[in-house]
Amino acid sequence: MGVAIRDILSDCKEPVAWEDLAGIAAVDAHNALYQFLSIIRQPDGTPLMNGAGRVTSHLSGILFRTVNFLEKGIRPVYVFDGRPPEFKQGTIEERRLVRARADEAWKAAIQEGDTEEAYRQASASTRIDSHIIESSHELLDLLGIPRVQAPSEGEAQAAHMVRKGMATYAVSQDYDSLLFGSPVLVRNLTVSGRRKSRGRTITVNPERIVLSSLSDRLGVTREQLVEIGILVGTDFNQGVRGVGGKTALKIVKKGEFASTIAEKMPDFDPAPVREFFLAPPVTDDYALDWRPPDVEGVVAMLCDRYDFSEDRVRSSLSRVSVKATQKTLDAWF
DNA sequence: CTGATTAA
DNA sequence: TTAATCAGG
Repeated sequence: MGVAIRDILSDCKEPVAWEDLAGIAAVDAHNALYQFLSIIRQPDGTPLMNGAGRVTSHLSGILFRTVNFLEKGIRPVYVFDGRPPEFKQGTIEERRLVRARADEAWKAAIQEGDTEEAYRQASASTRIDSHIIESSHELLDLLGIPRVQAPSEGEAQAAHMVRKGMATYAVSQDYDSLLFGSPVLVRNLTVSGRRKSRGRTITVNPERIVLSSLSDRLGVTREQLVEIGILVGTDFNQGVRGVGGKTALKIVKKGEFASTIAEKMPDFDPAPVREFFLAPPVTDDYALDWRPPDVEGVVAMLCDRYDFSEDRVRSSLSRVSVKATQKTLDAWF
């Protein structure tokens, strides 16, 4: 998933306090939904579902995450993917295959009574279908949270919005938005800070990556960062075999990007991928306004159709409504 | 993941 | 106050 440059970014991440995150967060919707769907499951991997068998994990995630964001003065805008570029097709098909295999392995693990393996495989089988997208749209609209339809990659659109000053930072677990030029990326924007890792719960804190300090720290331009990405591999191209972040950084700083590609991957033309990162399709045709949640609408959707507990839904929404009537941060309603 | 409950 | 556990749909 995403560009594998984590190992050269360790010094470029700064822990960030919630107070410093008040602002407009351009959320990579696909990434957020994927996280919700892969993690919000029962121990054997079964996702939350309504009586009719419709998956509801993502709706639970959106609801509670949104309320928390608003309480902390963070105004989220969800940025949805549009049509992927042709050269992503390989990655898309590969992922489809991986998901299908995970789906089989999930069933097998349940047969064998291996719960942990079942959970792992179920997570890996996560797919975002039209029901997931449409129900997410519907819930966000009822919550009064704006969403933007990207012409192509959501991460590219989010980066564009931050560059234009329309959003304060991009939110994703992937680093692609940096290659797309987002001045600021925030990761681990989870409220609880808790995460299961091999059975143990560990705390994960929000971290911020500022593109300009990253450039300073590593001594590379954004263009060179894109070259590094292409060398290690992105969603849009296979990387050079045996080249990870550290090696790619050296190659690019020596100005040997083109020669390395020519030597190691003679059949690959990196120009379209480079161009896609540097000037991706984006749009300015969107409106950002935050409205108070339509409480009855949310209840009608989540409780009547998706079998959520009315008590839980109303009490979480009340936290937003109360906030909205206060005159502190909430001039924006 | 998140909120609620329980244990420490 | 905080850390672990459970259920949610």
